[in-house]
Amino acid sequence: MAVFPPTGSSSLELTISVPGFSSYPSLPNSSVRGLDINQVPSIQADQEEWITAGMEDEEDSSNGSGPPRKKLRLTKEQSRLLEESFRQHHTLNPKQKEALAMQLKLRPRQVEVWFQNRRARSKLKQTEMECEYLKRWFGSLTEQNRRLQREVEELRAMKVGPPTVLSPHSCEPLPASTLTMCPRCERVTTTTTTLDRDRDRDRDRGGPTKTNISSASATTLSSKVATPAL
DNA sequence: TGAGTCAAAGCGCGAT
DNA sequence: ATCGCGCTTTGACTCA
Repeated sequence: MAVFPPTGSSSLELTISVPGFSSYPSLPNSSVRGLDINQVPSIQADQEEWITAGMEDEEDSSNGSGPPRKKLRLTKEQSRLLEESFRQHHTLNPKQKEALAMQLKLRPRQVEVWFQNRRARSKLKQTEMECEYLKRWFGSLTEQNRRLQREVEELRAMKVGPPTVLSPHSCEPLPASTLTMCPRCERVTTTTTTLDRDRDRDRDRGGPTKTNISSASATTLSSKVATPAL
C-alpha cells in the first residue's frame, strides 16, 4: 500500500484561488474524518468481496430480484489512481475506461460512474467559487454605486447656485452640465466627469458592462478570480 | 441514536 | 446506439 498525501487524494483540485476566500474548507473525505473502512488491514480481502458482490449484483439487478447490493467503497489506492487519471483527462474513451477498470479491478461501468460523479463535483465547486466571486463583485459595485450617488448629490447641490465659469478658449460662460468638481483637488474641471472616468475604468478592467457580465463564462471568471481586481 | 454528509449508483433525457 | 449530464436514491459513515 502506497503512502498518500495527508490532504487526501480524493479532494477536488481546481486552479481557481481567491485571496481571503477559503473554499469548501471542510471538504471531508474518509481519511481525515476518522476511521476509514478502507484502512482496515484486512480490507483488501473485503474490498475484493465487495467488488465481486457488486458484479454479481449487476447480474441480479438485471432480473430485478435478489438482495440489495452492498455499496462499494473505493480503496485509497483506487481513488488515487482515479484522481491521477482525472487530472490527465476529465473524460475517458472506451479503451481508456477499459484499461483503467482492469488496472483498478473494477467494472468499466464503475469507472465511468466515478468520472461522471467527479466531473459533477468539479463543476459544483467551480460554480460555488463563481458564485462567491460574483458576490464580491456585487459588493464592490454596490459600494462604488453608493460613492457615485453621493458625488451626484454633491454636484446637484453645487448646481443650485452655479458660479459662472468662463471657457478658457472662447471666454464665454460654460453650461453647468459640463462642469464637475474634482473630489481630490477641489477644482472645477470641464474635460471628463468623474462618472465618465469611473465608466472608463470599468471598461478598462473588463468590468461590469452589460456585455461583459453576460459573457462571464467559467473560464473568464476563473481568470478573474485568480487575480481579482476588487 | 438520529440527523447530516458524502459518494456510488440508478434513471431519464438530450445531443451527437 | 452511445455518451454525458442532471437529478435522485441509497448505503456508509461521522458527530452531537
